[in-house]
Amino acid sequence: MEAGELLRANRRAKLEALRERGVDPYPARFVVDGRVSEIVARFEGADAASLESGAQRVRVGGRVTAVRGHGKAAFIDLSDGDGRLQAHLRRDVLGEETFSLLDNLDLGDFWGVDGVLFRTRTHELTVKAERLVVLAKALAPWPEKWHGLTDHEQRARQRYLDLATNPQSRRVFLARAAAVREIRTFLEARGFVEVETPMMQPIAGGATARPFVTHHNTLDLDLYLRIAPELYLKRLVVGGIERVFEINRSFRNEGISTHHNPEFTMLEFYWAYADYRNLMDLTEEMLCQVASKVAGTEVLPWGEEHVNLARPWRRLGMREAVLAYSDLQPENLGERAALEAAARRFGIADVPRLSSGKLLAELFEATAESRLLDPTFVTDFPADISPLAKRKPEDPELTERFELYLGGMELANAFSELNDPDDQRRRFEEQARATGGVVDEDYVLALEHGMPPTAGEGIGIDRLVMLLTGSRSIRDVILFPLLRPRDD
RNA sequence: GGGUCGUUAGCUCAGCCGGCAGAGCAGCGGGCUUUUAACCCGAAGGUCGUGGGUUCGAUCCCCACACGACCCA
Repeated sequence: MEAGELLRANRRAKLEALRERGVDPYPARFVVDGRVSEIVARFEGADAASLESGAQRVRVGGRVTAVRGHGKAAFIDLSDGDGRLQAHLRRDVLGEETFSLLDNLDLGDFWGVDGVLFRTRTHELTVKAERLVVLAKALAPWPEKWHGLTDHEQRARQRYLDLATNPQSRRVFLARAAAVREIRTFLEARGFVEVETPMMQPIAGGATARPFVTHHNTLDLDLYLRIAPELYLKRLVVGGIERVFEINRSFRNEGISTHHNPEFTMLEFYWAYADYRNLMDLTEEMLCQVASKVAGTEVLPWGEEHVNLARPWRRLGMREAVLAYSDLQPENLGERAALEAAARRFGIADVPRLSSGKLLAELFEATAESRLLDPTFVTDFPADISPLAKRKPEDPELTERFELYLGGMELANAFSELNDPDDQRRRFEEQARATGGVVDEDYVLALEHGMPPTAGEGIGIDRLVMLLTGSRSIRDVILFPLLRPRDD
Protein backbone atom coordinates (compact mmCIF):
# COMPACT_ATOMS: atom_id res chain seq x y z
CA MET A 1 0.00 0.00 0.00
CA GLU A 2 1.40 3.41 -0.89
CA ALA A 3 1.73 6.17 1.66
CA GLY A 4 -1.35 8.18 0.72
CA GLU A 5 -3.57 5.11 0.72
CA LEU A 6 -2.18 4.08 4.08
CA LEU A 7 -3.18 7.42 5.59
CA ARG A 8 -6.69 6.99 4.25
CA ALA A 9 -6.83 3.40 5.45
CA ASN A 10 -5.85 4.51 8.96
CA ARG A 11 -8.68 7.01 9.02
CA ARG A 12 -11.17 4.55 7.63
CA ALA A 13 -10.15 2.02 10.27
CA LYS A 14 -10.96 4.62 12.94
CA LEU A 15 -14.33 5.21 11.32
CA GLU A 16 -15.07 1.49 11.52
CA ALA A 17 -13.81 1.34 15.09
CA LEU A 18 -16.28 4.07 16.04
CA ARG A 19 -19.12 2.20 14.36
CA GLU A 20 -18.17 -1.01 16.15
CA ARG A 21 -18.46 0.85 19.42
CA GLY A 22 -21.95 1.92 18.42
CA VAL A 23 -20.89 5.51 17.74
CA ASP A 24 -22.38 7.23 14.66
CA PRO A 25 -19.47 9.06 12.98
CA TYR A 26 -21.94 11.33 11.14
CA PRO A 27 -24.71 12.16 13.61
CA ALA A 28 -27.65 14.17 12.33
CA ARG A 29 -27.42 17.01 14.81
CA PHE A 30 -25.44 18.64 17.55
CA VAL A 31 -26.96 21.75 19.03
CA VAL A 32 -24.30 24.35 19.82
CA ASP A 33 -24.39 27.50 21.92
CA GLY A 34 -22.74 29.42 19.11
CA ARG A 35 -19.91 29.33 16.66
CA VAL A 36 -16.43 28.95 18.12
CA SER A 37 -15.53 32.56 17.38
CA GLU A 38 -18.79 33.79 18.93
CA ILE A 39 -18.09 31.96 22.15
CA VAL A 40 -14.52 33.20 22.23
CA ALA A 41 -15.80 36.75 21.73
CA ARG A 42 -18.52 36.34 24.35
CA PHE A 43 -16.08 35.33 27.10
CA GLU A 44 -13.12 37.36 25.95
CA GLY A 45 -13.31 39.60 28.99
CA ALA A 46 -14.08 36.93 31.58
CA ASP A 47 -11.13 36.36 33.93
CA ALA A 48 -10.18 33.12 35.59
CA ALA A 49 -11.90 33.92 38.88
CA SER A 50 -15.24 34.84 37.35
CA LEU A 51 -15.22 31.72 35.18
CA GLU A 52 -14.34 29.65 38.25
CA SER A 53 -17.29 30.96 40.21
CA GLY A 54 -19.72 31.17 37.31
CA ALA A 55 -19.46 27.57 36.13
CA GLN A 56 -20.18 28.73 32.58
CA ARG A 57 -21.27 25.80 30.43
CA VAL A 58 -20.88 25.76 26.65
CA ARG A 59 -21.60 23.31 23.87
CA VAL A 60 -19.49 23.93 20.82
CA GLY A 61 -18.33 22.08 17.72
CA GLY A 62 -15.58 22.66 15.22
CA ARG A 63 -12.93 21.24 12.97
CA VAL A 64 -10.07 19.69 14.92
CA THR A 65 -6.92 21.48 13.79
CA ALA A 66 -4.49 20.35 16.49
CA VAL A 67 -4.21 17.66 19.14
CA ARG A 68 -1.75 17.83 22.02
CA GLY A 69 -1.79 14.59 23.98
CA HIS A 70 -0.54 14.26 27.55
CA GLY A 71 -1.16 10.66 28.44
CA LYS A 72 -4.24 10.78 30.63
CA ALA A 73 -5.27 14.18 29.22
CA ALA A 74 -5.16 16.12 25.96
CA PHE A 75 -5.89 19.48 24.42
CA ILE A 76 -7.71 19.69 21.09
CA ASP A 77 -8.19 22.88 19.06
CA LEU A 78 -11.64 23.40 17.56
CA SER A 79 -11.80 25.86 14.66
CA ASP A 80 -14.67 27.53 12.84
CA GLY A 81 -12.49 29.23 10.23
CA ASP A 82 -12.66 32.59 11.95
CA GLY A 83 -11.33 31.51 15.32
CA ARG A 84 -10.25 28.60 17.50
CA LEU A 85 -11.10 27.43 20.98
CA GLN A 86 -9.23 24.70 22.80
CA ALA A 87 -10.84 21.98 24.84
CA HIS A 88 -9.12 20.17 27.68
CA LEU A 89 -9.94 16.48 27.73
CA ARG A 90 -9.19 14.65 30.97
CA ARG A 91 -9.63 10.95 31.49
CA ASP A 92 -10.77 11.43 35.07
CA VAL A 93 -13.48 13.87 33.93
CA LEU A 94 -14.68 12.12 30.78
CA GLY A 95 -14.31 8.56 32.02
CA GLU A 96 -12.20 5.85 30.45
CA GLU A 97 -14.66 4.97 27.70
CA THR A 98 -15.29 8.49 26.37
CA PHE A 99 -11.65 9.46 26.73
CA SER A 100 -10.66 6.56 24.51
CA LEU A 101 -12.68 8.11 21.66
CA LEU A 102 -9.51 10.17 21.18
CA ASP A 103 -7.89 7.07 19.67
CA ASN A 104 -10.25 7.48 16.74
CA LEU A 105 -9.80 11.22 16.24
CA ASP A 106 -7.93 12.69 13.27
CA LEU A 107 -6.98 16.20 12.27
CA GLY A 108 -9.67 17.57 9.99
CA ASP A 109 -12.54 15.79 11.80
CA PHE A 110 -15.40 17.76 13.28
CA TRP A 111 -15.94 17.08 16.98
CA GLY A 112 -18.09 18.68 19.62
CA VAL A 113 -17.64 19.17 23.35
CA ASP A 114 -19.88 20.09 26.20
CA GLY A 115 -18.27 21.44 29.34
CA VAL A 116 -17.29 24.29 31.62
CA LEU A 117 -15.11 27.22 30.62
CA PHE A 118 -11.92 27.98 32.51
CA ARG A 119 -8.59 29.65 31.93
CA THR A 120 -5.37 27.67 31.86
CA ARG A 121 -2.26 28.83 33.66
CA THR A 122 -1.36 30.65 30.43
CA HIS A 123 -4.78 32.39 30.71
CA GLU A 124 -6.18 30.78 27.56
CA LEU A 125 -9.94 30.38 27.47
CA THR A 126 -10.56 26.62 27.45
CA VAL A 127 -13.48 24.23 27.70
CA LYS A 128 -13.08 21.48 30.29
CA ALA A 129 -14.93 18.82 28.32
CA GLU A 130 -17.48 16.71 30.14
CA ARG A 131 -18.82 15.29 26.88
CA LEU A 132 -16.94 14.52 23.69
CA VAL A 133 -18.84 13.76 20.48
CA VAL A 134 -17.71 12.98 16.95
CA LEU A 135 -19.67 15.16 14.49
CA ALA A 136 -18.10 14.22 11.16
CA LYS A 137 -15.14 11.98 10.44
CA ALA A 138 -12.65 13.21 7.81
CA LEU A 139 -11.32 10.39 5.64
CA ALA A 140 -8.86 12.36 3.51
CA PRO A 141 -5.55 13.51 4.99
CA TRP A 142 -5.19 17.24 5.57
CA PRO A 143 -2.37 19.55 4.45
CA GLU A 144 0.38 20.42 6.84
CA LYS A 145 -0.58 22.85 9.57
CA TRP A 146 2.21 25.43 9.26
CA HIS A 147 2.18 26.27 5.59
CA GLY A 148 -1.17 24.98 4.34
CA LEU A 149 -1.23 24.57 0.57
CA THR A 150 1.18 26.64 -1.48
CA ASP A 151 0.78 25.27 -4.98
CA HIS A 152 -1.42 27.74 -6.88
CA GLU A 153 -2.99 25.08 -8.99
CA GLN A 154 -3.96 22.84 -6.12
CA ARG A 155 -5.21 25.81 -4.13
CA ALA A 156 -7.62 26.62 -6.96
CA ARG A 157 -8.60 23.03 -7.66
CA GLN A 158 -9.26 22.25 -3.99
CA ARG A 159 -10.34 25.68 -2.84
CA TYR A 160 -11.86 24.23 0.33
CA LEU A 161 -8.38 23.19 1.50
CA ASP A 162 -6.99 26.59 0.57
CA LEU A 163 -9.73 28.37 2.49
CA ALA A 164 -9.42 26.12 5.50
CA THR A 165 -5.64 26.26 5.80
CA ASN A 166 -4.59 29.65 4.37
CA PRO A 167 -6.02 32.60 6.33
CA GLN A 168 -4.96 34.98 3.57
CA SER A 169 -7.17 33.17 1.07
CA ARG A 170 -10.13 33.40 3.42
CA ARG A 171 -9.48 37.13 3.83
CA VAL A 172 -9.52 37.62 0.05
CA PHE A 173 -12.92 36.02 -0.39
CA LEU A 174 -14.44 37.74 2.61
CA ALA A 175 -13.12 41.02 1.17
CA ARG A 176 -14.76 40.14 -2.12
CA ALA A 177 -18.11 39.70 -0.41
CA ALA A 178 -17.62 42.96 1.47
CA ALA A 179 -16.78 44.84 -1.74
CA VAL A 180 -19.92 43.65 -3.49
CA ARG A 181 -21.98 44.54 -0.44
CA GLU A 182 -20.49 48.06 -0.33
CA ILE A 183 -21.20 48.61 -4.02
CA ARG A 184 -24.82 47.59 -3.54
CA THR A 185 -25.13 49.89 -0.54
CA PHE A 186 -23.58 52.76 -2.48
CA LEU A 187 -25.80 52.38 -5.54
CA GLU A 188 -29.00 51.69 -3.64
CA ALA A 189 -28.42 54.83 -1.57
CA ARG A 190 -28.49 56.72 -4.86
CA GLY A 191 -31.73 55.20 -6.08
CA PHE A 192 -30.31 52.49 -8.35
CA VAL A 193 -32.43 49.36 -8.71
CA GLU A 194 -30.79 45.94 -8.98
CA VAL A 195 -32.09 43.65 -11.71
CA GLU A 196 -31.21 40.40 -13.45
CA THR A 197 -31.16 40.15 -17.22
CA PRO A 198 -30.67 37.18 -19.54
CA MET A 199 -27.42 35.28 -19.54
CA MET A 200 -28.59 33.29 -22.56
CA GLN A 201 -29.07 35.64 -25.47
CA PRO A 202 -29.99 35.09 -29.13
CA ILE A 203 -27.50 37.81 -30.11
CA ALA A 204 -24.34 38.27 -28.04
CA GLY A 205 -24.15 42.06 -27.94
CA GLY A 206 -22.86 44.86 -25.79
CA ALA A 207 -19.17 44.18 -26.32
CA THR A 208 -16.77 42.69 -28.82
CA ALA A 209 -15.73 39.17 -27.83
CA ARG A 210 -16.17 35.60 -28.96
CA PRO A 211 -19.17 34.10 -27.15
CA PHE A 212 -19.87 30.62 -25.82
CA VAL A 213 -22.64 28.93 -27.78
CA THR A 214 -25.36 26.71 -26.39
CA HIS A 215 -28.64 25.34 -27.68
CA HIS A 216 -32.21 25.25 -26.46
CA ASN A 217 -33.71 21.93 -27.54
CA THR A 218 -37.44 22.68 -27.34
CA LEU A 219 -37.14 25.91 -29.30
CA ASP A 220 -34.35 24.40 -31.43
CA LEU A 221 -32.57 27.69 -30.92
CA ASP A 222 -28.87 28.51 -30.68
CA LEU A 223 -28.19 30.84 -27.82
CA TYR A 224 -25.09 32.65 -26.63
CA LEU A 225 -23.89 33.09 -23.08
CA ARG A 226 -23.85 36.82 -22.71
CA ILE A 227 -20.62 38.73 -23.18
CA ALA A 228 -22.25 41.75 -21.48
CA PRO A 229 -25.67 42.66 -20.06
CA GLU A 230 -25.55 46.12 -21.62
CA LEU A 231 -28.27 45.99 -24.26
CA TYR A 232 -30.82 44.50 -21.87
CA LEU A 233 -30.10 47.01 -19.13
CA LYS A 234 -30.63 49.86 -21.60
CA ARG A 235 -33.94 48.32 -22.66
CA LEU A 236 -34.89 48.72 -19.00
CA VAL A 237 -33.96 52.40 -19.12
CA VAL A 238 -36.29 52.70 -22.11
CA GLY A 239 -38.89 51.05 -19.88
CA GLY A 240 -38.46 53.72 -17.24
CA ILE A 241 -36.05 52.14 -14.75
CA GLU A 242 -33.88 55.21 -14.90
CA ARG A 243 -31.23 54.06 -12.44
CA VAL A 244 -30.52 50.39 -12.85
CA PHE A 245 -27.67 48.01 -12.12
CA GLU A 246 -26.69 44.37 -12.29
CA ILE A 247 -23.80 42.55 -10.63
CA ASN A 248 -23.38 39.21 -12.29
CA ARG A 249 -21.45 36.96 -14.58
CA SER A 250 -20.51 37.50 -18.20
CA PHE A 251 -18.72 34.98 -20.39
CA ARG A 252 -16.07 35.47 -23.04
CA ASN A 253 -14.68 32.58 -25.02
CA GLU A 254 -11.13 33.87 -25.09
CA GLY A 255 -7.76 33.40 -23.48
CA ILE A 256 -6.99 32.81 -19.83
CA SER A 257 -4.41 34.98 -18.11
CA THR A 258 -3.65 36.66 -14.82
CA HIS A 259 -6.25 39.27 -15.83
CA HIS A 260 -8.78 37.09 -17.68
CA ASN A 261 -11.11 34.27 -16.69
CA PRO A 262 -13.68 33.02 -19.23
CA GLU A 263 -16.47 33.78 -16.79
CA PHE A 264 -16.09 36.94 -14.79
CA THR A 265 -18.22 39.25 -12.71
CA MET A 266 -19.16 42.68 -13.83
CA LEU A 267 -21.08 45.53 -12.31
CA GLU A 268 -23.00 47.39 -14.99
CA PHE A 269 -25.10 50.39 -14.15
CA TYR A 270 -27.11 52.91 -16.19
CA TRP A 271 -28.00 56.38 -15.04
CA ALA A 272 -30.54 58.46 -16.92
CA TYR A 273 -29.95 62.22 -17.24
CA ALA A 274 -26.23 61.77 -16.58
CA ASP A 275 -23.25 61.76 -18.93
CA TYR A 276 -19.78 60.26 -18.89
CA ARG A 277 -18.37 63.13 -16.85
CA ASN A 278 -20.88 62.45 -14.09
CA LEU A 279 -19.77 58.83 -14.25
CA MET A 280 -16.16 59.78 -13.64
CA ASP A 281 -17.15 61.64 -10.48
CA LEU A 282 -19.39 58.81 -9.31
CA THR A 283 -16.71 56.22 -10.00
CA GLU A 284 -14.13 58.11 -7.94
CA GLU A 285 -16.55 58.39 -5.08
CA MET A 286 -17.74 54.78 -5.23
CA LEU A 287 -14.33 53.16 -5.50
CA CYS A 288 -12.82 55.34 -2.77
CA GLN A 289 -15.69 54.44 -0.47
CA VAL A 290 -15.38 50.73 -1.25
CA ALA A 291 -11.61 50.82 -0.71
CA SER A 292 -11.96 52.63 2.61
CA LYS A 293 -14.58 50.23 3.88
CA VAL A 294 -13.02 47.02 2.58
CA ALA A 295 -9.28 47.68 2.63
CA GLY A 296 -9.30 50.45 5.21
CA THR A 297 -7.18 52.71 3.01
CA GLU A 298 -7.10 54.54 -0.30
CA VAL A 299 -3.42 53.70 -0.81
CA LEU A 300 -3.45 50.08 -1.89
CA PRO A 301 -0.32 47.90 -1.92
CA TRP A 302 0.31 46.61 -5.43
CA GLY A 303 3.38 44.41 -5.79
CA GLU A 304 6.42 46.50 -4.95
CA GLU A 305 4.39 49.67 -5.41
CA HIS A 306 1.10 51.24 -4.43
CA VAL A 307 -2.05 52.35 -6.20
CA ASN A 308 -3.09 55.67 -4.73
CA LEU A 309 -6.79 56.47 -5.04
CA ALA A 310 -6.36 60.09 -3.88
CA ARG A 311 -8.78 62.31 -5.80
CA PRO A 312 -9.08 63.84 -8.30
CA TRP A 313 -8.00 61.09 -10.68
CA ARG A 314 -6.05 61.90 -13.81
CA ARG A 315 -8.00 62.31 -17.05
CA LEU A 316 -6.05 61.71 -20.24
CA GLY A 317 -7.02 61.38 -23.89
CA MET A 318 -6.13 58.06 -25.50
CA ARG A 319 -3.99 59.81 -28.08
CA GLU A 320 -2.23 61.84 -25.42
CA ALA A 321 -1.59 58.67 -23.42
CA VAL A 322 0.14 57.02 -26.39
CA LEU A 323 2.29 60.12 -26.94
CA ALA A 324 3.13 60.32 -23.24
CA TYR A 325 4.19 56.69 -22.87
CA SER A 326 6.03 56.14 -26.15
CA ASP A 327 8.51 57.96 -28.35
CA LEU A 328 5.82 58.39 -31.02
CA GLN A 329 5.15 61.93 -32.24
CA PRO A 330 1.84 63.49 -33.30
CA GLU A 331 2.70 62.92 -36.96
CA ASN A 332 3.06 59.16 -36.29
CA LEU A 333 -0.60 59.08 -35.26
CA GLY A 334 -1.90 61.09 -38.22
CA GLU A 335 -2.14 59.64 -41.73
CA ARG A 336 -3.11 56.01 -42.14
CA ALA A 337 0.30 54.99 -43.47
CA ALA A 338 2.10 56.56 -40.50
CA LEU A 339 -0.28 54.88 -38.09
CA GLU A 340 0.27 51.48 -39.69
CA ALA A 341 4.02 51.94 -39.51
CA ALA A 342 3.81 52.82 -35.82
CA ALA A 343 1.58 49.81 -35.14
CA ARG A 344 4.04 47.47 -36.90
CA ARG A 345 6.88 48.87 -34.81
CA PHE A 346 5.04 47.75 -31.69
CA GLY A 347 4.41 44.28 -33.06
CA ILE A 348 0.66 44.64 -33.56
CA ALA A 349 -0.81 41.85 -35.69
CA ASP A 350 -3.14 42.17 -38.70
CA VAL A 351 -2.36 45.84 -39.13
CA PRO A 352 -3.96 46.34 -42.59
CA ARG A 353 -7.24 44.82 -41.43
CA LEU A 354 -7.67 47.11 -38.44
CA SER A 355 -9.54 50.39 -38.50
CA SER A 356 -7.61 53.54 -37.63
CA GLY A 357 -9.40 53.76 -34.31
CA LYS A 358 -8.52 50.16 -33.53
CA LEU A 359 -4.88 50.83 -34.40
CA LEU A 360 -4.77 53.71 -31.94
CA ALA A 361 -6.38 51.55 -29.25
CA GLU A 362 -3.85 48.78 -29.92
CA LEU A 363 -1.03 51.28 -29.65
CA PHE A 364 -2.47 52.46 -26.37
CA GLU A 365 -2.51 48.93 -25.03
CA ALA A 366 1.03 48.33 -26.23
CA THR A 367 2.53 51.50 -24.81
CA ALA A 368 0.52 52.98 -21.96
CA GLU A 369 -1.83 50.43 -20.36
CA SER A 370 0.62 48.52 -18.20
CA ARG A 371 2.20 51.73 -16.94
CA LEU A 372 -0.93 53.40 -15.65
CA LEU A 373 -0.52 52.63 -11.97
CA ASP A 374 -2.60 55.30 -10.23
CA PRO A 375 -6.17 55.62 -11.45
CA THR A 376 -6.43 57.28 -14.84
CA PHE A 377 -9.53 57.94 -16.89
CA VAL A 378 -8.53 57.46 -20.51
CA THR A 379 -10.96 59.44 -22.65
CA ASP A 380 -11.65 60.34 -26.28
CA PHE A 381 -12.14 56.87 -27.68
CA PRO A 382 -12.48 56.68 -31.48
CA ALA A 383 -16.07 56.23 -32.64
CA ASP A 384 -15.26 53.22 -34.82
CA ILE A 385 -14.39 51.10 -31.79
CA SER A 386 -17.24 52.49 -29.69
CA PRO A 387 -20.44 51.47 -31.47
CA LEU A 388 -22.68 52.01 -28.44
CA ALA A 389 -21.27 55.37 -27.33
CA LYS A 390 -22.52 58.85 -28.10
CA ARG A 391 -20.31 60.97 -30.35
CA LYS A 392 -18.65 64.08 -28.99
CA PRO A 393 -20.59 67.05 -30.37
CA GLU A 394 -17.37 68.94 -31.09
CA ASP A 395 -15.65 65.98 -32.80
CA PRO A 396 -17.92 63.23 -34.17
CA GLU A 397 -14.94 60.93 -34.82
CA LEU A 398 -14.53 60.65 -31.03
CA THR A 399 -17.01 59.53 -28.39
CA GLU A 400 -18.02 60.53 -24.90
CA ARG A 401 -16.33 57.47 -23.47
CA PHE A 402 -13.65 56.58 -20.96
CA GLU A 403 -11.93 53.53 -19.64
CA LEU A 404 -10.50 53.52 -16.14
CA TYR A 405 -6.99 52.13 -15.76
CA LEU A 406 -5.14 51.41 -12.55
CA GLY A 407 -2.54 48.92 -11.43
CA GLY A 408 -1.68 48.53 -15.11
CA MET A 409 -5.06 47.05 -15.98
CA GLU A 410 -8.44 48.09 -17.32
CA LEU A 411 -10.99 48.29 -14.55
CA ALA A 412 -13.96 50.09 -16.06
CA ASN A 413 -15.49 51.08 -19.37
CA ALA A 414 -18.12 53.79 -19.59
CA PHE A 415 -19.83 56.21 -21.90
CA SER A 416 -22.69 58.50 -22.62
CA GLU A 417 -25.04 56.02 -24.24
CA LEU A 418 -25.95 56.34 -27.88
CA ASN A 419 -29.71 56.87 -27.91
CA ASP A 420 -30.19 57.92 -31.55
CA PRO A 421 -31.76 54.78 -33.09
CA ASP A 422 -30.75 55.69 -36.66
CA ASP A 423 -27.12 56.30 -35.73
CA GLN A 424 -27.21 53.08 -33.66
CA ARG A 425 -28.43 51.09 -36.65
CA ARG A 426 -25.72 52.56 -38.87
CA ARG A 427 -23.03 51.75 -36.31
CA PHE A 428 -24.30 48.18 -35.97
CA GLU A 429 -24.21 47.89 -39.76
CA GLU A 430 -20.64 49.19 -39.91
CA GLN A 431 -19.62 46.80 -37.18
CA ALA A 432 -21.35 43.93 -38.95
CA ARG A 433 -19.39 44.71 -42.13
CA ALA A 434 -16.10 44.92 -40.24
CA THR A 435 -16.38 41.95 -37.87
CA GLY A 436 -19.27 39.87 -39.23
CA GLY A 437 -21.84 40.47 -36.51
CA VAL A 438 -25.55 41.08 -36.96
CA VAL A 439 -27.69 44.14 -36.37
CA ASP A 440 -29.69 43.77 -33.15
CA GLU A 441 -32.97 45.08 -34.62
CA ASP A 442 -34.83 44.30 -31.43
CA TYR A 443 -32.53 46.65 -29.53
CA VAL A 444 -32.82 49.36 -32.18
CA LEU A 445 -36.60 49.01 -31.93
CA ALA A 446 -36.34 49.64 -28.19
CA LEU A 447 -34.34 52.81 -28.88
CA GLU A 448 -36.97 53.86 -31.41
CA HIS A 449 -39.40 54.00 -28.51
CA GLY A 450 -37.14 56.58 -26.91
CA MET A 451 -34.31 56.30 -24.38
CA PRO A 452 -33.54 59.36 -22.26
CA PRO A 453 -30.00 60.70 -22.27
CA THR A 454 -28.18 58.11 -20.18
CA ALA A 455 -24.70 57.26 -19.04
CA GLY A 456 -23.62 53.70 -18.39
CA GLU A 457 -20.59 51.93 -16.99
CA GLY A 458 -19.19 48.48 -16.46
CA ILE A 459 -16.70 47.71 -13.69
CA GLY A 460 -14.79 44.45 -13.47
CA ILE A 461 -15.47 43.12 -9.99
CA ASP A 462 -12.76 40.47 -10.08
CA ARG A 463 -10.10 43.02 -10.95
CA LEU A 464 -11.44 45.41 -8.33
CA VAL A 465 -11.07 42.67 -5.74
CA MET A 466 -7.52 42.01 -6.99
CA LEU A 467 -6.75 45.63 -6.30
CA LEU A 468 -8.41 45.67 -2.90
CA THR A 469 -6.58 42.55 -1.75
CA GLY A 470 -3.25 43.00 -3.49
CA SER A 471 -3.80 39.83 -5.54
CA ARG A 472 -1.77 39.78 -8.73
CA SER A 473 -3.76 37.03 -10.43
CA ILE A 474 -7.49 36.92 -11.16
CA ARG A 475 -7.39 33.25 -10.17
CA ASP A 476 -6.68 34.26 -6.61
CA VAL A 477 -9.96 36.19 -6.34
CA ILE A 478 -12.27 33.72 -8.13
CA LEU A 479 -13.26 30.81 -5.91
CA PHE A 480 -13.28 28.27 -8.69
CA PRO A 481 -11.42 29.65 -11.73
CA LEU A 482 -11.54 27.66 -14.94
CA LEU A 483 -8.68 25.17 -15.07
CA ARG A 484 -7.80 22.53 -17.55
CA PRO A 485 -9.21 19.24 -16.22
CA ARG A 486 -6.57 16.95 -14.89
CA ASP A 487 -6.79 13.32 -15.97
CA ASP A 488 -5.41 11.21 -13.17
C1' G B 1 2.06 33.73 -29.39
C1' G B 2 7.53 34.03 -27.36
C1' G B 3 10.81 33.35 -23.19
C1' U B 4 12.29 31.93 -18.07
C1' C B 5 11.33 28.88 -13.94
C1' G B 6 8.86 24.86 -11.35
C1' U B 7 6.77 19.55 -10.75
C1' U B 8 10.88 14.76 -5.24
C1' A B 9 6.66 11.08 0.83
C1' G B 10 -0.41 12.94 2.37
C1' C B 11 1.55 18.45 3.19
C1' U B 12 5.95 22.04 3.28
C1' C B 13 10.69 21.68 1.35
C1' A B 14 16.32 19.93 0.80
C1' G B 15 19.12 16.87 -2.57
C1' C B 16 26.53 19.75 -4.43
C1' C B 17 30.26 17.70 -10.39
C1' G B 18 25.76 11.82 -12.93
C1' G B 19 27.20 6.98 -8.28
C1' C B 20 22.45 3.34 -2.21
C1' A B 21 16.50 9.24 -1.85
C1' G B 22 16.76 13.41 2.96
C1' A B 23 14.31 16.56 6.82
C1' G B 24 10.06 18.84 9.38
C1' C B 25 4.80 18.26 9.89
C1' A B 26 0.97 14.53 9.40
C1' G B 27 0.39 9.11 10.02
C1' C B 28 1.95 4.37 12.98
C1' G B 29 3.95 2.07 18.06
C1' G B 30 5.37 3.59 23.12
C1' G B 31 5.67 7.50 27.25
C1' C B 32 3.63 11.89 29.44
C1' U B 33 -2.97 15.16 33.64
C1' U B 34 -2.45 23.00 32.07
C1' U B 35 -0.34 22.21 26.53
C1' U B 36 -0.50 25.39 22.35
C1' A B 37 4.39 24.96 15.87
C1' A B 38 3.50 20.75 23.07
C1' C B 39 7.49 17.46 24.32
C1' C B 40 10.52 12.61 24.63
C1' C B 41 11.71 7.55 22.50
C1' G B 42 11.08 4.11 18.31
C1' A B 43 9.85 2.06 13.58
C1' A B 44 7.91 3.02 8.86
C1' G B 45 6.58 5.78 4.48
C1' G B 46 9.16 7.21 -2.67
C1' U B 47 6.71 5.08 -10.34
C1' C B 48 11.72 11.74 -8.03
C1' G B 49 5.07 14.90 -13.36
C1' U B 50 4.69 11.50 -18.15
C1' G B 51 7.25 9.38 -22.43
C1' G B 52 11.71 8.92 -25.10
C1' G B 53 17.20 9.58 -25.53
C1' U B 54 22.60 9.84 -23.90
C1' U B 55 25.49 6.88 -20.32
C1' C B 56 28.41 1.16 -17.24
C1' G B 57 24.95 4.01 -14.28
C1' A B 58 19.93 9.52 -14.66
C1' U B 59 15.95 12.86 -9.40
C1' C B 60 20.38 15.22 -11.78
C1' C B 61 22.31 15.88 -18.78
C1' C B 62 19.32 16.17 -23.77
C1' C B 63 14.37 16.02 -26.48
C1' A B 64 9.09 15.90 -26.49
C1' C B 65 4.59 16.22 -23.85
C1' A B 66 1.24 17.50 -19.56
C1' C B 67 0.09 20.85 -15.72
C1' G B 68 1.37 25.30 -13.23
C1' A B 69 4.03 30.14 -11.89
C1' C B 70 6.36 34.53 -13.65
C1' C B 71 8.06 37.93 -17.53
C1' C B 72 7.59 39.97 -22.58
C1' A B 73 4.59 41.28 -26.89
